[in-house]
Parts: sequence; C-alpha cells; structure tokens
Amino acid sequence: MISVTLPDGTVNEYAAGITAGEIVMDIEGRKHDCVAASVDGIHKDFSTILDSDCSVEGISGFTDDGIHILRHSAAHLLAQAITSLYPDAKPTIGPAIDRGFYYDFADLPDFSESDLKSVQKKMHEIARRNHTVERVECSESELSEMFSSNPYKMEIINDKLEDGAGSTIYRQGDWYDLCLGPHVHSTAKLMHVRLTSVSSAFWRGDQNREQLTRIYGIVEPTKESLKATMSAIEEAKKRDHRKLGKDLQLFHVDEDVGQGLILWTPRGATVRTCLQNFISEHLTRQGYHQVYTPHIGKLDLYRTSGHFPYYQDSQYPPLVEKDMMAKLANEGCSCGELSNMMAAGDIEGYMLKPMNCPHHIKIYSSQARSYRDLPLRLAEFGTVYRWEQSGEISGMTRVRGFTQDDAHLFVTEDQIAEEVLGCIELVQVIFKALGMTDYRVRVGLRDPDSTKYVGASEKWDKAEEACRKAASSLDVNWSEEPGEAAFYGPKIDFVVKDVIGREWQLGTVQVDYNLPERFDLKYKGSDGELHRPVMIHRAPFGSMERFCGVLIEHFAGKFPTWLAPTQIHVLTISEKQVEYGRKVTAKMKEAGIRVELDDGDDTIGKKIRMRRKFQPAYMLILGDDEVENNSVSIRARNGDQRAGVDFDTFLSELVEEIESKSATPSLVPPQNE
RNA sequence: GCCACCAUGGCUUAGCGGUAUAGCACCUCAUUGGUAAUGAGGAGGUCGCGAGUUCAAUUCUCGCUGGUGGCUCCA
Repeated sequence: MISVTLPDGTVNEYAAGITAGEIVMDIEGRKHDCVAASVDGIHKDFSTILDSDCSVEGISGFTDDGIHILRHSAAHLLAQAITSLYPDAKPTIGPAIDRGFYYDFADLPDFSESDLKSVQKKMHEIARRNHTVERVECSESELSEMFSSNPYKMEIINDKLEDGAGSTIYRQGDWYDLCLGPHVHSTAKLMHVRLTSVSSAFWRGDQNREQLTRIYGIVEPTKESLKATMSAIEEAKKRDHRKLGKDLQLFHVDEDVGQGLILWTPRGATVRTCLQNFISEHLTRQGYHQVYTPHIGKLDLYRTSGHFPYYQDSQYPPLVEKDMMAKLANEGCSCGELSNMMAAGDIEGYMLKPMNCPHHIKIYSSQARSYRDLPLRLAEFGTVYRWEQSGEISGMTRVRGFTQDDAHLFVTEDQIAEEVLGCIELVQVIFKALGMTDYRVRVGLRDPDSTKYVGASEKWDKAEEACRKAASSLDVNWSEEPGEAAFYGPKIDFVVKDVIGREWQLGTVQVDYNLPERFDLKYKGSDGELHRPVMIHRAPFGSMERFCGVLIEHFAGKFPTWLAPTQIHVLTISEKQVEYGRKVTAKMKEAGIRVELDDGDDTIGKKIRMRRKFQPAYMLILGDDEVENNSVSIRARNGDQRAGVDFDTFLSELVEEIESKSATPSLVPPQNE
C-alpha cells in the first residue's frame, strides 16, 4: 500500500501500482475535467504508475497548466492528421503557445488556408476514435530507427539527447512522436479544436535553414469554452486599430506615399495632439526643455554616433550630396560602385535621422557645461526613419517613419538613479491617467560573461541597481533579463499586448555610457576638473504612432472625453431647432469643445445611427422642449440618456470632465433596467 | 527580406474568358420626424499597376505595388 496525499490534505491508502489517473478519478469522480495529474507537483500522465508515497492532484483543462497540456496534445493530433493526409510531410516541432498551439511541417508545399478544413475534419475523426495516448520509453537506437526518415527529428535526437540516453515517444493509434509529455490520456479529450491559420517559419528560427509550413490552432476543454474563445477572438478583431483607424477616420496609409508611412487624418491628429499636450505639461513640470531638431543630419554626425554605416540595414539609404554625385558621375562611377561606397561609409551626404540623440547631443555641446547645468533634460517629439523589413510593417504599430516622445538627459554619475526614477514616474502618471494597467516591464541587464559592453563594471553595477530600483517602484510585474542590456548601458522597457496578443515594446529608459564618450562630452565639476556626463535616453511611449495604435485598441475606439476626436455631436430633431443648435454649437466651440452639428433633414434615429460610428463621448438631442427650456438632452455612448439638462449646467460639467481627464464619460449616470 | 493568401466606386461586397452586382455613404426632391436606418430618384468603377496568352481578360499566366498571417531582425 502507498499513502497518497490529496489536494484537501487528507491521506488515502492505495494499492501500490495504481495509476495517477485512477487516483484523480477517485478524487474528482468519473466525469472530471482533468487532463493530467500533478504528482508531487510534477506534471504526469494519467498512466503513470505510482508505487511510493506521494501527493496527487488533478490538473483541470481549465487551468493554465491544463490548457497547456491540451494544446500540446492537440499539436500531436494535428501532426497525426497531416501525416495521414499528406504522407510526405515531415513533422518537426509542435509546441503549445500562449494562445493555442502550432506544428511546423517540412515537405508540405503549397498548403494553404483552404486546406485547413479537411485537416480539421481529420483531426475530429481521429479524436473521435478515442485512441489511448501511450508513453513509451525508447533507447537512442530505437529512436534513431523510428525517426530515420525524418531528418528534423533526427537532428533533435542528436542535439538534445545526451549520448546513449534514451527518451520517450507518445503513441496514439498508428502514429507516434518524439516527446517528453505529459499528454492527455485519450485523443477524445481533443474534440474541441479549431485550426486558425497557416504561415511559415524557419527550421529552428534560422532564416538560412529550411522554410517550414506552420499551422496554428486553438483547443479548449469543452464545446462551450471553445465557442467562448472563438467569439473572444472575433471581438478582439473588432478592436484592431487598423480596422478602427479606418472606421473612425483616425489615420491613413497610402501606397503612393510609401509603406509604413502614416498619414494622420484630422481625427487621429486630434488624439495625438491631446496626448502630446498632456505629455508636454508633465515634461515642463519635471524640468525638461523642449527642443526642435531637423529630420536629417550629415553623415559625419552619424559616423561619430556609430549609426552609419554600421546599421545600414535598418536605415533609409543616405542622401548623397549633389556635388559628390556630380563628381562621381564625371568619374564614371557605376551604381554598383556607388552602392559599395555607401556600404563602406565612404561617401558624403546626409541621412534621414534614425534617432534623435546626435542632434540633442549637439545642443548639449553647443555650450560649455558645468555641473550646475546638470541634469540637462532635452525633450522633443522627434520624428525618425527606419527601414523596417517590408513583411514586418503593420498598421501603426510597426512603421518606417515615426515620432518618438524622446528625451535625452545629460547627468552626472550620481544623478542616474534619481533621473531614471523620474522617467519611470512620468510613465506611470500617464499610463494611470489612461487606465493602462496591462503592461509588463523588462529590465535589461548585461550578460556577465560577455565583454561587448562599454563602461567600467562598477558604473554598470550602480546603473543596473538604479534600474532595478526604479522598476520595483512600479505597481506592475517586472523581470530582470540578463544579456538584454544594450552594449552601452542597462535599460528598462515597457511592453504591452495588442488585441491579437502580439507584444509591442512601447517605452524605454536606457542608460548610455557610450555616446558621451564618442562625442567627447564634458562638463566642469565642482572640483574644477572636466568630467564625462552620462546620458539617459527615454521615450516613455516609444512612438506616437505605436502608442496611439495601442491606445485605439485599449479604448476600442471609445476615447475618454478629453481625447475623443469629436467630443460632442449636436443633433437637431427638425428644422425648427436649427437656430438653437447653431447657437449651442457656437457656444461650445468658444469654450474649446470639439463639436459637430448635424442639422440635416434625416430623422433623429438616422442621425444617431450615422454619428455612432465615430464614437463621440456624447450626443446632444435638441427638440422643441430643449429650445423652450434652453436645455439639452444628453445621449451617452451606451445609449443611456439624461434629458432636460440646462445647457450652461451641461457645459460646465463637460468642461470639468475634460479638464480632469476623466477616464470614463460620466455626465449620464448609468441606467439599470 | 522569406513563405502562404488576398486586392472589384469612400466603405462592405456579388460575379465572371465577352468591360460588372448589391447595400451603406454621397447628391436631388418630397417628408419636419424625439433617441440604432422616412420615401423616391440620381451620380459615381479604364475591377491595384505593367506585361503576356487569347478574336476577346476584371476573370488565365508572369512581374511589380500594397495588404493580411507568420518567420527573421530591431542601435
């Protein structure tokens, strides 16, 4: 007999040799939703035989751990279906991921989304067969024999397994895969599966290696949860900033202008301006100086900074000076030669700036600086250009021209900690005001084994400690990531997820020992000696483009009143109220409200329907009653109403809501019916 | 950049080897209507661009541009 501790703390006696699954069934009953067992805290298959004392717990398919196992098993099911339909296809790897699972296949050419249906059908068919999923221990030679026709699996076996060590396979029906497990005990657990998309991936993420076909899917424990997940995905798609950007007329990208180059249309520009003004207020409060610098600079400047020619791949090509061009033409220089000269950095001209720092540095060094000038904080909504790969460009979140809410702080060694903290505070103030709580923070530290870093290691220790401290002052999850520091200093990154679960880096705070060195920056200390300042780069929101894109999704286009492109739409019921409507509109404009009047001859129902798509904070309905009482009827975004409000009262309440930057419109109390 | 898919008036979309649907938006007229579509009429497209096949291409083929999903990269 063995003693098994159950989740509620009781200890039961079982015959040795009982399986984990049998105990889970004993605890949870016959109709449980567990997919595997946790034995002494380690995830195990139900088939695991227990012959000594331990604790056992069922892992529900509704838990993070449980769904992970389901996904992994579903990946196997997918591979089984694919190999049965496409015998030449070779499964490579197929893990569970955050939002589902995928499997990469070699030799599955021309597979497209339209083929998913038949594969999914096959998966359901196999699932229904109720195959037992069986774990089998194999020796290295057995494995080599079983996977001899699959070079990818062989590569894993050769690379990952220690010499002579065996591993396990999981078998279901006539199919098996190299895997450590654990897995569900039967394919029947995998009925609620959907394949979602097809794309490609490189074997082992290496673009020099084979291109594989990757199939993505999701799986859920029950029919209901699958349905819920599917509709959540549908809902998320409606929030996509690319769709809302079009619907709400916030921005436009035109192929004649260029890929990844955002045209801010009036409504979007309004949102951006409001944000920039908001940020500017805080910059002033924190002692920043705002500056303006041009969009280009001489190549020499970027030679000094190190951007040119070393980061050519991610920059627009240089603008070659006219005289230089003419000279080269006279000399019969070919395009190939010109291109080689550019690559070598051996050319004169200008560059579209990929970063603002060199310009800001030149502002710093335009005067002799003393310790009394520090910290010097130079801020700019600075537009930069980077040559992102064409396949990477997406909406507003990945673009080729963007405006950073950039600043460079020139500080003494001793000021680093406090200034980093100041940067973090700014981020927090603004994230809080916008109700953005769903972000994570990465602290990039140096890799202790590498020598690529500039600056003395004592300095690094101090700066890294400052970053840790600053991060922990935040109310959010943060992680230390050794090896993720830039070569010139440690950094703090702010990362958010978009509606489809992709992560985007927004803000960053970076300590930099390198550029002050390269530009030979100095300040005179209290000791009368010249010292080297340290720079802090910070862009709390990254870029206005990406930030607004994320913000559109965050609010699902329903901006708080202070940010709404149009705050108020005034709708008249009939011609009789047009004059009053105009008066009210004019008064609001005078008060600085962004207001639009619809005095057309559509019915009120039609006007509401038409205006709704712009998601104004409020609509005002004006009929005879309102004209008579000098009042307005307020209609909130959700349809709730507040009628007969004196116009002046409404206006002062509205101004108050806007000035307080209230995150949610609150002029109409919620109505529960 | 790589792989797959996609591209029809402002938006959503039907369709096909014989130059093309429909809805909304837009314009005109009638209607003066209380909180998610009043009715009638009208205008608007060289079917992303360029080649090729064909008697004929929006429809087939190739190239380009742009988009979508991934991969890769990101000072």
